[in-house]
Amino acid sequence: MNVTGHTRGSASIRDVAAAAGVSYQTVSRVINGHASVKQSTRERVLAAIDELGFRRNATALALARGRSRAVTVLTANTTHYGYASILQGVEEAARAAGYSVGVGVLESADEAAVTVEVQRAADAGGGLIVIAYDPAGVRALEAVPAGLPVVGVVETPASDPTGDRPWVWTDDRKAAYEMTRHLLSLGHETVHYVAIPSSTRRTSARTDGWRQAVQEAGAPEPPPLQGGWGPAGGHAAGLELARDPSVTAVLCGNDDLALGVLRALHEAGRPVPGEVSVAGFDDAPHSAYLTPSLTTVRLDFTGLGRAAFALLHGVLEESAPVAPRPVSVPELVVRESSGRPPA
Amino acid sequence: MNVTGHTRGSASIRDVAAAAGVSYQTVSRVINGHASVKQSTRERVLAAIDELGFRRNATALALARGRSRAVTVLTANTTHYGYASILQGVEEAARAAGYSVGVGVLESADEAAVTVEVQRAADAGGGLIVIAYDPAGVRALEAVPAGLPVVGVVETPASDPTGDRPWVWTDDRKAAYEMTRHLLSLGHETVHYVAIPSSTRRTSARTDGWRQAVQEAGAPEPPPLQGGWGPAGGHAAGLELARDPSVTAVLCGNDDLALGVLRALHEAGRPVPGEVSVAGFDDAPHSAYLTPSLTTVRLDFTGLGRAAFALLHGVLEESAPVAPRPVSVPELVVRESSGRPPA
DNA sequence: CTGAAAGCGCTTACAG
DNA sequence: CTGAAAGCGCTTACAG
Repeated sequence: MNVTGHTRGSASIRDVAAAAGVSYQTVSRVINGHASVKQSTRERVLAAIDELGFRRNATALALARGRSRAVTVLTANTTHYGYASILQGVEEAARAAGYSVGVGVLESADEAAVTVEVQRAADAGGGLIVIAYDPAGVRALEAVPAGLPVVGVVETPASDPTGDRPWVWTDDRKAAYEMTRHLLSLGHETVHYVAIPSSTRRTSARTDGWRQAVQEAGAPEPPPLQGGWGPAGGHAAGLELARDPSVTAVLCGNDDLALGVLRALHEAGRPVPGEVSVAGFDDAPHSAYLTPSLTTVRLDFTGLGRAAFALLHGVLEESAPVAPRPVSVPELVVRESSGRPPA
Repeated sequence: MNVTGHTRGSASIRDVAAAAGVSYQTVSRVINGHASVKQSTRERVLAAIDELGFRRNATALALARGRSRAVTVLTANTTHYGYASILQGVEEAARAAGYSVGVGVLESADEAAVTVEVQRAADAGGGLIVIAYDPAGVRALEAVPAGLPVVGVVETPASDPTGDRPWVWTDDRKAAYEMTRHLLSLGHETVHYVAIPSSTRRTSARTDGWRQAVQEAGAPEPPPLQGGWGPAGGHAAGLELARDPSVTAVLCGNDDLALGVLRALHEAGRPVPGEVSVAGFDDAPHSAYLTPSLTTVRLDFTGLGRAAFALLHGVLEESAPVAPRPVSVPELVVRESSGRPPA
């Protein structure tokens, strides 16, 4: 269109207006689907839009409207399977709703660092979704200034969230409870637990569920081992458990931990499930292919991400339907790594 | 500040100006660090900014400046370890540079769908980083309109990229070559290959490297098996390979594939590395903890992400230093899954 | 049904 | 060193 031949900045609504022989306000009406536009002029405008390859400038839209169709997800890490899947789910739902999605990584749980990240995310202008499975995330959720639309992806909460700050979660407590009961039902005297870090001062939902099942069964309650998030921590915990001949069943806070425990048990010459049963949490993609394949709990992380977005969407636009309380139900997946205790 | 007591939309530069008793243009000068502001008025403005908790509106900034400090990464999937790590690396570097990062997931490799996604990403207003390891990504890279700043994260290219469309990559071809040579040096007659999908019509860089090493050694060159991306495909390929007693060494296009192969070999009663050696690619976090632990190639994906951002940053701001050709060198990690062939 | 005005919160020349 | 003007590309009342 211009002399140099390249479309710098592409066409604006004024260009379209000129091409269609109308005012740019009318162009605005057309792209916003206002009913009050004569059919013939609408068609002329649409033709001009098409011809010029006009795309409405999102930045100008956001400035004029005072809000942007954007959501940014705050997370401690994008490479952990669960976190990555939640992000994937948010993106799917956001894309379908015409929202853009940003990511902010919480590299440290340090108060000041978290605050800075939350501010940056707030500057993006849209809503926030914070993954609050770890201290950094929990702190971020707390640091979100009042009035900013936010939904938290959290561990099973002790009480229902208050209305203006919705949360989504999967019922981890119930899942841990069920898995522990399953292991107990196999004949194990008790079940040991290797924990992921608690997101708060309180013990985690998974730990709670495990403890409840053990107590209800009147089984001895061994102190949970702290395993961190990755296989290295699971390996260290597994080495410790392997030294105790009374250990016959181990529930782990996630599949990575379970992998480390499996490896430690192997190194210690303790066959799984012959001598020790091991169960994980998450059903990561590789867990079905381990040897032995891992008994675990399947969590619908992408569904969780979609639910988080749906909820936020509802807050952001009154017109959008607010999702019902979005608690998805985890599913037990029994594989080779668990079985009856040794005779 | 206002009657209802809540800070709706927070303070603008006009509010700050009023509080400091200057014009809002002067506030603009202060926040942009212009030298020509009297020390005393600068201090008054700064004090007002602090007091009102002013944060410059990023949307308005972007509109006024005509460009935004934003980068969006286009990727086929956020849950694959490599992809997630690249995203993580981009985010790290972007955050350090004060850029926001968006993600767009390419759910389909369909031409039209890809084009829509690229458009959406372009609408965000900043630069683009596209992960072009798969057909969807490759197509997205091609669909980026001229003039839009973009860098591609690609497989080892056959030729150097042209100047205005920089690429980053790790030297996969060399890595596959080295790993194959390593396996051959152990005494294997040849090395079989289970491939990840090629990103283009051509064969992948990893396949090329493997083939070159096999040919140079004068070893028989078995046809590569197609494994897809995940363990399921590796499992299927592994089952096939297990039936051939002459197979003693298998190189896999990634660690997930290797995991599936390992599992298949186990099911077929073929001990690793006793009868068959297996090697992967990527060094995913779980690979060191498998039993047997996996021999693989370590790739610096987050470094790749950081390099991609650095390059884009250089394109976006002439002031920013342009990174040197960012080819990182993969590293062989020899673990338990590889060894000498059976006697 | 459609145009002219004002404004979103900033920046960038232009004056002085 | 600092203020008044114009503009980034859109939307939202207000007129007619």
